[in-house]
Amino acid sequence: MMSSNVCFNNNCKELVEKTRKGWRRRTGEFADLCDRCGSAYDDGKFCETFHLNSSGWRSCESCGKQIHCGCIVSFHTFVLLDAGGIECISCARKSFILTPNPAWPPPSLFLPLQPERIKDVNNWNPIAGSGPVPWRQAPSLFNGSTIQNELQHKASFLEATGSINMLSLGERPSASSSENNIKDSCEKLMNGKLKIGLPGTLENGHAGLNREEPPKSCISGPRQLSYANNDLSAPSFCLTVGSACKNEPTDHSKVSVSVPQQTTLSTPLGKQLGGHAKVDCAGEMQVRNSKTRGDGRGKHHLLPRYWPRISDQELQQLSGVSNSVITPLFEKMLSASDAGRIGRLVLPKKCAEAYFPPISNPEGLPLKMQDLKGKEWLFQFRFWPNNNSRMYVLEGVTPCIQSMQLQAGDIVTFSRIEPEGKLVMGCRKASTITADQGSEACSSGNGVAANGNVSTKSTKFSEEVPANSTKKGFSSITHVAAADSTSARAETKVSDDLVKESLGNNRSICCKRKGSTPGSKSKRLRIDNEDLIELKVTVVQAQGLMRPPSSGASTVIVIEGCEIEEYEQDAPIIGRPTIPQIDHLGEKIQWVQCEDCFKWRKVPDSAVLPSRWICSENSWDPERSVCSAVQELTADHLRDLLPHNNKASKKKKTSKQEMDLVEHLDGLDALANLAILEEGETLPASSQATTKHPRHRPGCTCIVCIQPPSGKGPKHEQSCDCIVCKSVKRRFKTLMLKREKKLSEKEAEAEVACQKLQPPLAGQLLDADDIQEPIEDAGHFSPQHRELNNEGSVDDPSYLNEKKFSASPYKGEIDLNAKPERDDELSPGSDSGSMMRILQDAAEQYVRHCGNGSFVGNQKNGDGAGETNPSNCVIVSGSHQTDVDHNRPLPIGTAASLAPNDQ
DNA sequence: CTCGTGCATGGTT
DNA sequence: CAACCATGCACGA
Repeated sequence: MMSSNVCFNNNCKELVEKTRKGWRRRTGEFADLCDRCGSAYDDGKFCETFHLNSSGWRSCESCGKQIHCGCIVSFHTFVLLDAGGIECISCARKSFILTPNPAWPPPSLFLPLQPERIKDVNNWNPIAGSGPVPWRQAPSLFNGSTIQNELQHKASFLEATGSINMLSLGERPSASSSENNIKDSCEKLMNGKLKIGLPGTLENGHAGLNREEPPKSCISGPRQLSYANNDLSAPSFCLTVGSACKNEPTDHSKVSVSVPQQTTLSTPLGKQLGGHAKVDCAGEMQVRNSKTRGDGRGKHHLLPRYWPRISDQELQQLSGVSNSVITPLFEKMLSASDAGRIGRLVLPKKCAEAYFPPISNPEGLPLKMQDLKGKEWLFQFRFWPNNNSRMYVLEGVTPCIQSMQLQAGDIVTFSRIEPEGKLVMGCRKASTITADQGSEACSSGNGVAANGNVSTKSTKFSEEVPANSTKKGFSSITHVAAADSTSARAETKVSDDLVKESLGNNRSICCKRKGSTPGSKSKRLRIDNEDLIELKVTVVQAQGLMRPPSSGASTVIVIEGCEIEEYEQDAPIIGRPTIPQIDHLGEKIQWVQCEDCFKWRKVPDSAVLPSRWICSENSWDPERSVCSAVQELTADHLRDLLPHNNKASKKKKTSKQEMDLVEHLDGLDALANLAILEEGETLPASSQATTKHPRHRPGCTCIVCIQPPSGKGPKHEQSCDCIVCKSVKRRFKTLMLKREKKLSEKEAEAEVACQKLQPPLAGQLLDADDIQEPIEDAGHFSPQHRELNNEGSVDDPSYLNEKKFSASPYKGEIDLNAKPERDDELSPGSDSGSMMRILQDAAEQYVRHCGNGSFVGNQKNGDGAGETNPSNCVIVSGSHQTDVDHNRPLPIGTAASLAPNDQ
């Protein structure tokens, strides 16, 4: 531009009328050359012609050919070797090292050779699989404009720092150009806390570690130079830990990070995945090659949680292994599945695609990986088709994970050893994350080598999870993440925080992970049995203090088997804990302890007491409205009633309570039994039940898992007002509400289905899958139906069992495989409908007893009833089927509406 | 009956 | 809303 009429070649400056296009400048424009220069450029002899006396000439490591590595013109003609040195593009092709110089702009952008280059890259893909891992993505595929900006940023940056490896190499401003979004990436990196060293990178102008190092060190690892490129989303960066750097001090400073590299989806990857168009964060289009573009995965930024946060110590360790440049690729917190016995480690898709060899066959290919000890492991890197996408997994990792003593929640890191291109797997124990600000944790973690350390830490871990871990070794640490609904989010949040944090300490991440669930995304709360129990107890206790507000309605949600009452309208009243009992007259009462004198007073069951209650408030028994009054309860009696602090006692107490209340099994009974989870006695059972239900883990106390076998467990009388029963009632209300809602929504459809299916249904007892069930169910709630049921089954405990569980091998036992949350997925063989049926029947019966339909109406919404599936709710119970006559006639809509009203 | 495999599901992001 | 991915789970060995 500036010299449209002057040859861009400084050594020429010839005035020309018509210029020829030369290399692409950082501005995006092409250098205008005179004929002579243009020809030289086209012939690939520009540097030989004009830069012979310039610095930057190097020899191809393979053929010895002299290549000018010092200017943009020849940028595309060589490749930086992982081990150092360069190789001319021809040799590089032969050796399949086609990865473009990462640090440099894609040659394609600068030279006419682009096509070739691109071709190479493309070709590389197939090869990549078997060859070196293509982890260094080809230079960015950005278009000129972007590049230019990038370049400029970079250039300036680099120049400022003056220490970046690239610079050291030479003079290639262009190098900077290749990095796109550096800024962006830097930010990310920084955020991601690549404190390690982010070479200071671009953002702050510090070359980070590199700065301190002699330029040559930088040079030692060509790889280092490579940073940049594509989407910076991936915070990978090259650390020069090798010879040059390795001897340096251990802290971050010592590790030289060449540059954060983004891995992105290099061509190969992109291609293979087919995916998304790639526009990197900067919005730059990758122009590199059609394939890449085609695939384009536009958002390829690796999620922050996968950003490698390797400490220098870790790096050192790694470097120690190979004595070379280490490029952290990514890391991943082991999920329960990953650490499980299955031996499959799910790889983040983008990471897999970006750093592992491209694979087109689901079979994948064997991938060698080395641990910090230098031990080699062979995994199968493969993928499964999944939702039009792929799920990448590393199979056969169990031995390795075990050797590293990793468990769910721990982090495995993947790095690459530059010279060899070997993949290295390191690790960090979750338990160390917190404490170790230092790198010890990491080191130990990384260190597989540091088994000792690891074990120590892991020990702690295992202490927490004795049982599980013992057997499974790396079982899914159910305990780890305890109830963290937070953990999952915590993670996310942490990430953000981390991002904000400066790079100081990688460990920060540790904090985040600590106690987090395995799997940053863990959606399911995992909790150890004991913890679960504790938590549950705590919750139960807390709930025991709650009394419904005047508005009454509460929504019960179940979390990990623990029912949590939600009061949406009015805050619940926190009442004083009491001990319910049925007195000799058969009346329900509750015992409450005076806060002043500690004597126990009897109050009506309906009494809602304030958290602080004293004898003077005993308006029900004037005689005992003073502390001086004698306690009615005898010591023995009290002993029996008193809840104990320990779980066992609690169970005892509760069960006793329950037993005291037992009368006969009726509808409420069924409901109550379903909700028995709150009773300690069921806790033990939960484990057992869990074993039958894959979806529930040991310790799961959800209503499904805790359901005791028929005939077992405490029974509740219809009028029982114990906490359990109340919960059940509330749940039932919610259930009804949801059901009603659901029914309404499907009314039309249901009706049609109903008519179609009715005939067959009559003969079927239980078919959870049957579409008609909803209808039936609806009918179930018709007044008549209820009547009928009432007589037929209310008083007959066996009714529920025999009819409702007819499909189950265990009477009264709920199929743990049931998926209450799923409407249409109940499998024919599944007993999933059982619980619903039980609930329904019980509810029905209960309703009859209660004789009021208000509760349904009270439920503001059914969403709160977490565990029950609306649709499932609709499922007709076997009993109903017998009453088909009554039910069937009712249109769903009617039925639905009737249900609530009826009650 | 257990285990491994491959795919499906659905919660999260 | 779609992609991701942790986990479920059917099926075969």
